Amino acid sequence: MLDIRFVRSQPEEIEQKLQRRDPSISLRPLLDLDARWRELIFQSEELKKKRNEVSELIGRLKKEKKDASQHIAEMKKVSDEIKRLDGEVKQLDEAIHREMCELPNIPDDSVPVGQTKEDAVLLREWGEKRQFPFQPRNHLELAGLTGMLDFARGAKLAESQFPIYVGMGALLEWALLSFMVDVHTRENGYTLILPPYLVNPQSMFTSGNLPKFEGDLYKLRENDLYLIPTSEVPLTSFHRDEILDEENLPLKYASYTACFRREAGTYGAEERGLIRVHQFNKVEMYKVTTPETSEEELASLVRDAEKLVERLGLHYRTRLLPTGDMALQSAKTFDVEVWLPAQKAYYEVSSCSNCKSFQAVRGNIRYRPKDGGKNRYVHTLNGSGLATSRLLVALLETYQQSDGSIVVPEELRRYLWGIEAIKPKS
RNA sequence: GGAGGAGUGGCCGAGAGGACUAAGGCGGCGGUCUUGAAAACCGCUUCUCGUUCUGCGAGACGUGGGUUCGAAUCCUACCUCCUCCGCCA
Repeated sequence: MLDIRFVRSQPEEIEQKLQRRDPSISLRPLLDLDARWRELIFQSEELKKKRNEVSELIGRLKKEKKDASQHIAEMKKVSDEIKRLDGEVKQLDEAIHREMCELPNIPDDSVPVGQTKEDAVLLREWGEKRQFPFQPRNHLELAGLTGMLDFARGAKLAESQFPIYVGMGALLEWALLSFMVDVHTRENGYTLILPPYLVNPQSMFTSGNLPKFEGDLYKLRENDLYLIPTSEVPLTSFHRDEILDEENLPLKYASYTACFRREAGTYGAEERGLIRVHQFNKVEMYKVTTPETSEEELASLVRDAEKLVERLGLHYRTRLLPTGDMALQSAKTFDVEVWLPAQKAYYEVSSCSNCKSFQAVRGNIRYRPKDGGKNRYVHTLNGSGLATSRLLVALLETYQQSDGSIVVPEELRRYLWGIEAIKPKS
């Protein structure tokens, strides 16, 4: 959420920047509500001042056993008027809050203006598309040969798009997760967090998922709890309503969780299998920084994601997303996209965003500056590191051999008892 | 699920209708002393909002309602935590 005082201070400039994301955005209704709100709050506070003064007088009179009934009658009227004004103020509060919830983050000036994925700007490319001397299979065929994934039973147990990892498939997934957690914690200095998978509405609000995207979330029937679509959600609320010390920033967290997405809407046949599912695994990176350092911390976050893909020997490219393609809470987002040989397309395995103070305002997350100035909002950053389910597709398709076996990348072998290749079932 | 107890500033903690100021401590900041530091001593230090901004005002004591001229304090609903019992990996 934006800071209303900031919006008030330079409305034209902010409106213009928001329109880079969505030309239909107008701040007019919000500004009108805010002007009315300030007018009423001023009136109410003037009356409260009067009430405080006279109430004190009444206390003194009573102590001296003098008559105060006229003052009490007068103050009763004042109190009623205050009640009326405050009721109206509360309604305006709620209306302003609703307007504010609809507004996305202000895009960073370095973000290209555009509404579709086509407007993304290529930042980096690594490795090459693998060429096959045979007809390559897609990951579904490969999973069938090796018995790694069971989609039919997943649909039986839950519903379609809930894959089950079996045998070597489960072990390979597990190896990927272990590898990534190791790198983040031992080499990159992230603190590992294993958070709840269920969170309350306040947590969903803080990250930006509520109120606008409730339809994307799984919600429990009996408790006021939601299943997390990403561990960005619990990590964002980890320091909610806290005041941090600048000396401790930046904070760097990594977490592993399953992620749950209703993904309402239909996708084409090319997104069958593991590419878009209701439950998938993800290791997440998360940073809490000062405003001065968030830009460079984003750059290193992207590198942390990219290096994982490199060590797995997978071809990828990294793109800077355009204004219209970013999540509500993000001011700047880089996507790391891995090459899927069978789909002949790049697919996102990591999305790294600088949310600046958008989530910090919602969650009231601040820090005490070293120099003793006023408390300020932190900046929050998140990035997948990485989404394994989709990464597994890239691994299978890239490392397949003509007989359907899968070569295990060097980095993963120590997590798989030294196995060099996964063979098809005989 | 049952029965009790408790939620107060960055942290601990007092306050139980009116002293216009939420005591006191810890921590933090500044100073005195010191070669330097520690200790000791002396100050300063909750947050949010509005504003015509060196100032003024309003609000906040888990959250929302209510009673009252006036609520941290009384009533009410809810939330969270702790202790014990029950169930359970």
